[in-house]
Amino acid sequence: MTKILQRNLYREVADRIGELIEQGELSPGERISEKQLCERFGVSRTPLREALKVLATEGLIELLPNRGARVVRLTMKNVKDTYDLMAALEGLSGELACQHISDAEITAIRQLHNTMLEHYKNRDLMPYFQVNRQIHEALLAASNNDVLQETYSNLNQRIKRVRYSKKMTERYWSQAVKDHENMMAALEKRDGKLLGQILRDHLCNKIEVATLAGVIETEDDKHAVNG
Amino acid sequence: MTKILQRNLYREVADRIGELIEQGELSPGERISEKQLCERFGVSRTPLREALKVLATEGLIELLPNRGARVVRLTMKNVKDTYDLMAALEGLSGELACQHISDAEITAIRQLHNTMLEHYKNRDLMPYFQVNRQIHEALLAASNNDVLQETYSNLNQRIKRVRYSKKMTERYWSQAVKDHENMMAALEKRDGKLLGQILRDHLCNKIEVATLAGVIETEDDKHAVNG
DNA sequence: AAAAGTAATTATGAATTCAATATTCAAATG
DNA sequence: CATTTGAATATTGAATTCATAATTACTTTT
Repeated sequence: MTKILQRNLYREVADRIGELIEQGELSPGERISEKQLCERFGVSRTPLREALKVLATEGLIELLPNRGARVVRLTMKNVKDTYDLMAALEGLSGELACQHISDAEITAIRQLHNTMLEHYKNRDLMPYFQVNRQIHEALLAASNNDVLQETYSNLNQRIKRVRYSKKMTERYWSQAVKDHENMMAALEKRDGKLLGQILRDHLCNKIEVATLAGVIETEDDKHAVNG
Repeated sequence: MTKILQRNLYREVADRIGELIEQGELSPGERISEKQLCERFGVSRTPLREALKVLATEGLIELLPNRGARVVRLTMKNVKDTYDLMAALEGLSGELACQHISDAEITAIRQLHNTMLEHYKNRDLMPYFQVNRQIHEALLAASNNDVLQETYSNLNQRIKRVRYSKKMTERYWSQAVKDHENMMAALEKRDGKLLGQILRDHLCNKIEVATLAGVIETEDDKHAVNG
């Protein structure tokens, strides 16, 4: 029995606006015009405003009473806080995954891991990131904790637009790969405590934060408005 | 019943509905009548429906397209998943707190801790819970991570209505107190790794889950509806 | 010309209206 | 008598309308 997927207009609109934010078509700090988006999507203000309220709850935009909505301006601290949190969540996912994961699932992750190593050898950064992400997602899935997955997904949404930066120093990269070697070993031993520890400390997060400095908008940007 | 006539009407309404859920006036699985709530709060359907969408995003209710809203039915698994996640978040809060916390803040927490011990000695369960909660909140505040605090708060909202159960076996309780002794020691040494570990493993969570069996609605409740 | 005050315009907040979908309940069928 | 069908009713989804607050443009004053 396949679940009937709900098609709420407001959900559709919220997703579309989320894409616009992710792709940078709506800039941080930029005021969101209701009328403009209504015309763009061909919907009335009611579902659009509902979408804005949902997006505000999800942390992508902020609503100022009687003064409209704007895209949340990500600060370095905000992004760092989010990464710290996501690292903790990944740690939990590793711990739980070891309790539930099947041999077949481990084999699948091992294969992803090997593929990732290939990309590392060839210094194919984007494919590397791609597979890397798949590994972390596989662990999350294996954690068998829906609330965890949902929470992680929401946090990821918030920072998507600044994630996966193109830069990566050789030193950090090799350390990240070493981390992954240790992760695989812990996973294959089903040592949850250890895997959790590795994932929480996984340098990947700090790397990304470190390379983000140039991507994050600073306070004195053109759209800056004090709240 | 005071009428609502404030700005950010939808937020006000969402909070009020949240209270109704927490207090059990709206039962899990019960269908939420828009008209009824509109009359109760003295608002039109527009802000009420916005509130429902926000509450759905926050995970307190669920929306079925064209079939209205209903209070989320908490399952044992769902609650356990949430507790696991909150334990991980508390672990992170402990780790971060050790990096930022001032001597004065530690002293304040030490005092809360001593008060809690008094309540334990006197077997005053509710005051114990109260102070216990304050300690965990103080650590969260000291973590200096807004995203963490917000996320924790949201998860807590979801399970508030089944938390803080009245039962607590002596054995579990004494273990929880021991955990807290170790926590204080780690905190005063500012040993983040250790404090984090203790908080993640803090028996309190498992205790609560264990005592919840009677509180959680089961599948065959009167309001049960298949999805 | 700059500042301040005021009218005009625009955008937002909320109620109402209209349309689409689900639910109810009685009649019909086997 | 149980089940199904379909009209009547109720509820939800979305657009429109009305009200209110904010912004802009335009005077007026110094």
